[in-house]
Amino acid sequence: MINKKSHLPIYYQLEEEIKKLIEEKQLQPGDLIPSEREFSETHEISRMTVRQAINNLTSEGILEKQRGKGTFVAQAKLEQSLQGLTSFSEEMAARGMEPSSRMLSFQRVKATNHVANRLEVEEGTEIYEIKRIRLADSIPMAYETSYMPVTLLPRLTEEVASHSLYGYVENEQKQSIKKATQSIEASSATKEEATILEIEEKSSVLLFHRTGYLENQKPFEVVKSIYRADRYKFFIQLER
Amino acid sequence: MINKKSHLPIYYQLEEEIKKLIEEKQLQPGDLIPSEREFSETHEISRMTVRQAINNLTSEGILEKQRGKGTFVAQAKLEQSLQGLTSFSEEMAARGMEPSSRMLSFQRVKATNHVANRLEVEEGTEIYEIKRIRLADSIPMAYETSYMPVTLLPRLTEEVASHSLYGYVENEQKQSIKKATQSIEASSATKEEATILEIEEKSSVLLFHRTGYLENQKPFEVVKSIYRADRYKFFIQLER
DNA sequence: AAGTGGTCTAGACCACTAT
DNA sequence: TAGTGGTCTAGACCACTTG
Repeated sequence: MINKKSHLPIYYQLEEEIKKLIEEKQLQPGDLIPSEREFSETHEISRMTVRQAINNLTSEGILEKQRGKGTFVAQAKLEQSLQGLTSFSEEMAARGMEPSSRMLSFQRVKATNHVANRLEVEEGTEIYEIKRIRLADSIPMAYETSYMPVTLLPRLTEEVASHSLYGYVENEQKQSIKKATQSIEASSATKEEATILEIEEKSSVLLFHRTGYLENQKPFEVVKSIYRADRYKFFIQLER
Repeated sequence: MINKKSHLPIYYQLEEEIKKLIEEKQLQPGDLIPSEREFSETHEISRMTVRQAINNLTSEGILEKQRGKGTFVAQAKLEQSLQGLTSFSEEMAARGMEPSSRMLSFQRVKATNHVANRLEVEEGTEIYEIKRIRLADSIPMAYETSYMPVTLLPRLTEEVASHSLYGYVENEQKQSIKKATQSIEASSATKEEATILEIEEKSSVLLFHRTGYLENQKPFEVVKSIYRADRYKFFIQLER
């Protein structure tokens, strides 16, 4: 299994091996994994190297150690995957619902002062404006308006936008989407929003404002989302 | 500096020493710290032990390593501290407001099924129930109800609770507060909540449910907070 | 070429858990 | 008592950065 001549560190190869065993269900959550000394002997590597692999997986929350007892496969936590920056589709799928989208409008407009500031472009710059309804199990969940600079994605079409927008951006820009800042507030639905979301006017809604950034720290999208409060809660893990 | 006979691990003593140097400004953000081999020689400890100390501080974001160059004191990031699990007082102070608190009630009650589940205790177990108004610049911002097991803090008094509750918990339990899960939803104020928060009934509010955990993964508090939507927005940094 | 962090070894003793 | 993870040592070679 371990290739000592590989340019990949041994501890890394062992990490991958253990993760594979878990993915293939040969190791299940709660299972006791082989001891450090056992790995050391069977793989003919030093115990300190085994420890480095196991410590890394522990800090990733994949394994859990118990003094005197052994090392166990941690319980898979749904919430853990929801921790970070996920798309609507990913999030709803993780909650066991079928995500879909309905495009309301797709057009090029001139950036208002507000959006221009957030996208770090000049006011009046041409940007895409995309309005969508997000559905889960065919029920309206959120009303989303996105803005993106045309210069970043000159060949974006409505067709592409209705499919995997994030994947398209990452391909076009050869950069991955790594960070976003988001504000969350409570509000009540306007008449337009209520109609679209099929709720009563003035119903409670969660209002999100997100700015997404590429690896080079340049903003690529500004999104405003309105979620139905009766069907949606936001979960977050906090640490310090 | 290092006491090899101490029951405290050497790497831990070294961590404390380095942190102290930073606190005392003998090491400033951006400064190059002594190399691993230098620490190893001056403290007469193994380089692997030095590495353990430095790696821990690196994963805490206190130090930053650069291959071939050395290890540096990281820039202090305000956002970093706000990213995670902060107390109301810390958060408001960071926003430039003066935090304060008004105790509404402090009593021992029996855990309902709902709270017992979250605190992982038996239904009917005795718990503290603490109701407070949280103010910023003397304006009501949030209405907070906390529950904590009595067994965890047998000597908790109203006096203590009105001061630094988190600090008290950390002292009593000899464990730090590391994690919390939180849900965020939109709601509208009940009559009671509206009165307390000095807003109109049915006004939009942000509703938080938080469960806080100690290092040993045991829950120590369950909190329900109602924030005025007109004065409070929640900010979060997302990464993937 | 010298210095740095990254990886790795082959031992050792300790504290803790289980039987 | 045997087995586990926690800590520690005194070396070694590597890849990388800088003078």
